[in-house]
Amino acid sequence: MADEKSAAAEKTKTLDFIRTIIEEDLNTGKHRKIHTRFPPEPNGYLHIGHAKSICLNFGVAQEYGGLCNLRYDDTNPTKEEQEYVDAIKDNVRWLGFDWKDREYFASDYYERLNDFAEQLIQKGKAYVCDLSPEEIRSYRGTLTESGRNSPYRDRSPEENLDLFRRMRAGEYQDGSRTLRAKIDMASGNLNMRDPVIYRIMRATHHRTEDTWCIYPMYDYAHPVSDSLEGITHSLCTLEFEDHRPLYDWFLEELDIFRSRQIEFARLNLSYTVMSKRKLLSLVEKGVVDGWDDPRMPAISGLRRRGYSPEAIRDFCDRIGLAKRESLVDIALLEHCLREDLNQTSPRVMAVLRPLRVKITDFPEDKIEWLEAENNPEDPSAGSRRIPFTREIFIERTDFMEDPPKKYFRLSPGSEVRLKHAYYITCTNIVRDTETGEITELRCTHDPESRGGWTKDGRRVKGTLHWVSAAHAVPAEIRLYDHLFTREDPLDLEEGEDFLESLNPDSLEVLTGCLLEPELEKAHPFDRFQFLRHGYFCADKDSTPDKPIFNRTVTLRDTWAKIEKKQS
RNA sequence: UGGGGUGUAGCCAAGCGGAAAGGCAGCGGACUUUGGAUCCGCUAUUCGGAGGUUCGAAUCCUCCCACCCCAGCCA
Repeated sequence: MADEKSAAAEKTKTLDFIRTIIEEDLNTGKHRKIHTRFPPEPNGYLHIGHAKSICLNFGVAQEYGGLCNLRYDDTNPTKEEQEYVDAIKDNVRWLGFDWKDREYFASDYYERLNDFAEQLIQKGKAYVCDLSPEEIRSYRGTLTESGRNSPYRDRSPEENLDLFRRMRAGEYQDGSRTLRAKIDMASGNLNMRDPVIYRIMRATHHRTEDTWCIYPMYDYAHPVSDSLEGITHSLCTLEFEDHRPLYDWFLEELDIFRSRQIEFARLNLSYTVMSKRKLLSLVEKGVVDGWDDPRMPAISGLRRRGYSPEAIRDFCDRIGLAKRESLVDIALLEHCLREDLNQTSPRVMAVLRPLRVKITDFPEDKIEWLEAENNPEDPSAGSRRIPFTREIFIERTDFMEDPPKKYFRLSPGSEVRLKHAYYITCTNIVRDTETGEITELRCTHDPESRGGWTKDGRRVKGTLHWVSAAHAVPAEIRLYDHLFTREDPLDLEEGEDFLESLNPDSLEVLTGCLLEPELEKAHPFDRFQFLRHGYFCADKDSTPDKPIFNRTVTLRDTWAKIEKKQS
């Protein structure tokens, strides 16, 4: 019986293709310990697509008792900045991963990379080429036509070595010469048509400053860096598949530790975009507030929105890993979020669109402190006391003068429960004499229903949240929705720009919202469930004087579904 | 006749010759002091298509189709 059960559990546990390879390598003894790396280029902020890679690389290392390095791929000084390396570090740490002292930079290897380049030259496997960028392009050929050999291809190793050293010494103009690998100009794989491995570029590097005027290319620096660090499995995205033969070529020619590159499909999420360039354009065009705008899929944006690292990690575990291009439904991310937040967020009451209610039969000056549980999912979260008074506010949408079928909130003559408090019945509607707008409700309460139930077992289906008028804390609340209206914003019609499907309602700012007094103590990034609304997070700019909350995600709302069907 | 990949439900994704896991979404229902949570059901006679091999194919072979990536001195 127990065996059957564990066998069944075993059966459901399936490995993705990368873990399958890793287990094989461990089982066959190819590697005794696995070693991975997360290799961001410090030229922008991390987003949830990077989180997939981070969780994979660090996760796999953890699972198999190996190590994962944090390595910055900083081979292009014109694009990289210290600010990004700091932000990346913070994000990875926030996600919950630790690289200990193994923080590396490709730029740490510049000297060694240079030595290896000289080795290639000496072996006759690399040469200095004097072709201009335009000429290189034209010599490269096209997708269907093979390329032509550079006229400088057959220089002697001695001449190449001398030229290369002079490149390093700064004797030549930027862009005037390159060091190229000598491979095969007729290869069907363009990456193998004598790729450039060093270029002359006078730019101040964020770490090495001005000590170099030649910089290695990614295709060369990456495999060598991996090899030097003893990376066993170098995991990257699909677009590098064509580069693998070149990756292998360098390690083979240099005869150094053979890291293995394995490619997987990058993450795409519905209703958003993921490329650094496109996200940057949203920031630059002022469509969003910055990289940490709560609508951005950037790690810092998700954090400000109220996402927990646990939810993001769970999501990364659940999306799977494969080689096919996919577009993951953002509903899965939201599901993971709700699942975590449901367990961990203290419940609290907040009225977003207030409607005044007077309990006419409740004593004028009485303040009754009622017990309220903090989290029904977690008894250890304890309880708090909330004040109940004659005048309270409820949600405007929780009252309807002429309710449709199945509406079990407040309406004239109906009885509802105020969460943690009393049953009330609406007896009167007060209107603005000019506009006819409902300005206030008059209700009576059942003193026997204190706490929210009665001994007679009477069924009261509707439960409303509320806040005491005298104690309410005013706040600004920001409601966020998907950034784009189209599932795949990049699935464009002819001549269309991806910005055309921006969701005009991705942000709604509510002011004059009223919170229960407990919330005055909230610190930036604190997370709560606002009862019946959703999960909210104190904004980074929130202060006790001016509380601001961001809606992380709504609660699932079956009433909204019913309403939709009815209309 | 350029090269490299990928095609299993609305979205992800297992499966590796013995006869379609799981998750999300959706739809029913139970329960409920959040129309939340939880629970319990239902949802691919079929695996891009057509042939073939086999007692038996999503899995092997052949051909075809569709989609993605590559012509930076970016990563």
